[in-house]
This record gives sequence, structure tokens and C-alpha cells, in this order.
Amino acid sequence: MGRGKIEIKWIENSTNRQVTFSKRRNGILKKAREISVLCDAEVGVVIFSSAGKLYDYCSPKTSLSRILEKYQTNSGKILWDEKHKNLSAEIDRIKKENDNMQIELRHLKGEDLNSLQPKELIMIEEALDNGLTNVHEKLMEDWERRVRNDKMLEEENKLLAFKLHQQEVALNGSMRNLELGRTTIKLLNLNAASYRWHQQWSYL
Amino acid sequence: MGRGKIEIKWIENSTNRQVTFSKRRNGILKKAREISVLCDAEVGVVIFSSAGKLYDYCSPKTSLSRILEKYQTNSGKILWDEKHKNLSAEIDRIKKENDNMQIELRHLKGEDLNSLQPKELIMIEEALDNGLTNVHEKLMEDWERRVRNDKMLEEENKLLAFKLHQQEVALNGSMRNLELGRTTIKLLNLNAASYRWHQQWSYL
DNA sequence: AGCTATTTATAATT
DNA sequence: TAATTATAAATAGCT
Repeated sequence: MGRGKIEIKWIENSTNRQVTFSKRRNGILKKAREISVLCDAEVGVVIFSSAGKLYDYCSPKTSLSRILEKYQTNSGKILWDEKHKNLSAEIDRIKKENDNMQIELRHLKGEDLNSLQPKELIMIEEALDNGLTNVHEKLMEDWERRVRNDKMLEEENKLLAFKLHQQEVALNGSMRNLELGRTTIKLLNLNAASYRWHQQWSYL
Repeated sequence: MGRGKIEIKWIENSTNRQVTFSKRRNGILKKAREISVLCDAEVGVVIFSSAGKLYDYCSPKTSLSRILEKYQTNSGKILWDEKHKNLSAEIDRIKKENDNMQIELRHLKGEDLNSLQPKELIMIEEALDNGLTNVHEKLMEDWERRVRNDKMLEEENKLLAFKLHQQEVALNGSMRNLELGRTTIKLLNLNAASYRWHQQWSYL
């Protein structure tokens, strides 16, 4: 896999050895990543260079300690004390639940349908139809609420505009009736409604 | 690295996935062996297939637990001393993931929509539409396959009926040419096709 | 489970 | 030390 073929034995030249280590280490970690994605495998890799530097990989959605725990139960080799078996079992249980939901989600999103029987497809179709109906209903409700609200605001608007007009007329009338000059004009007992209106629109 | 290039993403076809897993697993374990020899590296690899089967490698002159011990001191990550912490954190994480999926599922099924904004509703609607499109496509494919199959069977049927008719005519012809009486009529070298046909329909 | 056309990884070289 | 390139090795799609 290179300019020349090499025997699989210790590389004496230390520069070469280090370069090869770096390249191959990257290769292994990449392939570990790939197999975990391609095949949904749980993978843990730990590599120490001869100088003692650490490199590692662990597939997503798990952790080295979890992988190692599984390793213990599966291989019978004991890596450490076994006081956490029940927690581990709990995790397995939840993960299985998780996987099932994942599958259901995929199916509802129209993915990974190849393995399904028509009967199953039809059940999914029904679920989707159902969901769609409900969503549409909700959207419709929302739309209607919006429309009602708009109408209400419009009405209120008209009413307020009218009141404003009335007040202006009244104001003009009183002004005409006042003597000119520095007369202080004490303004106007705005009634409660028009006050609220004023508050509401004053930021414009 | 094969007849065609593949994307690094989950392989849907389960046969392909399994074959790829097996090939790549061997590849990784081989490379782990090689780097440990070539570069005098300490390597530990643990792989679980999605079905939960264990494969592992550990470089010679050491053991997984020794490698892992080194891993702990070197990375600062605690693998087993306070592992219950890790585990319960893990459980929390998975549970959260679980909850999120649960919610998404509910939403797709049109449940629990009250808290959603129109924008979110529309996104869900799109997802559902999409899923429905895919499911319909799949059903349509299935339907078409079925129709094609039916047509083929019908054609074959006609052909066989025709052959049968021909044979009857031929039979009647020979009968007419035989003297009447108790002559034994030795029946008829049915050819292979009509024999198969007979087998096929005789249960009706 | 084997076979190859290809893609990848990497040993040698710059 | 980092790129480049010629070649070996791995493997995807077939059978």
C-alpha cells in the first residue's frame, strides 16, 4: 500500500517508524469511525505510541467505559469490579427503547422503508394521515383565531379613531371660545378609554 | 475502495451492512495488528456488531486491562473507579434523547400540538407530507410490481389454455382414427410444460 | 464465500 | 516537516 511493499516487522529506522505510525494511526481511527457509522457498530480504539502518547476513538452515543463494561460481560474477562451491572442493564433497556423509537421515527419520515410489508406501509400511512389531519386542524384553528383577532382590532381601531375625531372637534370648539393670549389651557379630562388608547399607541 | 464509492452513512440494506461490517472489521483488526508490530505500539480495539457480537484485538505483551489502566492515567478519564457517575450521566443523556424522540413522535402523530407555534406546526406538516410521499411511492412501487406479476400470470394462463385446447383437438383426432371398442388408449406423452401446468392447477 | 474493478491507504520520495 | 506520487491493500458490488 505504498511505493513499495513492506514486511510486517518492526521498522528499525526511527523516523520512518514514527511517520508510519502517524499515518497508520490516522488510518485506523478513520476506519473505526467509518465502520461505526456504516454498520452502526460500537467501537473503541486505544493506541499508545511507543513513546507513550495516547490516541483513542470511541463511537458516538456510547463511551469507552460502557464499551468496556459490555466487553466484560460478553467476554467473561473481568476488567474491573462488577458493582454496576444493574445500571448497565438499565442503560441497555433504555437504549433498546431508544432504538425502537428511532426506527419508528425513520419510518414516519419515510426513510428506511424497503424492509416493510405493504400492510406495515399502510399502517404508517394511516398514522401520517392522522397526524396531518390533526396538524391541519390546529393550523386552521390558529388561522381563525388570528382572523377573529384582526377583526376585533380593526373594530376597536375604528372606534378609537372616531373618538379621537370627536375630541379634536371638541377641542377646536373650546379654543375658539377662549380669550387669546397666555391663557393656560388645562387639558381635558380624558376618559379612561381614551387614556388607555393613548398609552397603547403613544410609542408610534 | 471498491467497485463503487460509498458515502459514509448508515447502510440501509441489512445484508450489505453485515457483509461490509465483516470485511471492515477484519480490516481494522489486521491494521491494529500491523501497527503494533511495525511501530511497537500498544493497541486495544473492541468492536461490537450492531447485533451485539464482540470482536477485539490487543497487542501482544500486554493486556486490555493494562492498556486501559494506562489510558486512565494518561487521559485523566476515569474508567471504573467512579464509574457509576459516568453511568448515571449516560442514563440521563439517553433519557433526554428518549424524551425528545418521544415528543417528536407525538407531534408527528398529531398529538400534543397545543404548545406549538404555527411555524413549528408547518415544519411538522412538511415532515408528514414528506413521509407520506415516500410511503405512497413505496406502495405504488409495490402495486405496480403486483400488476406486472398478475399480467404475466394471465399471459401464461392464456398460453397454457391454448396448448391444452390444441392437445384436446389432437387427442380427438387420434381417437377418431382408432377402431372403436375396448382398445386401451395409452395416454399421451404430456410434454413437460403441460405437465407442470397440470401440477400447478390441479389443486383448484 | 470468492472475484475484480475501483477506491483508499500509504511507502518512498521530493 | 509537509506534500506528492507510485504502488500496495482494502473493499463495494457482483456472482
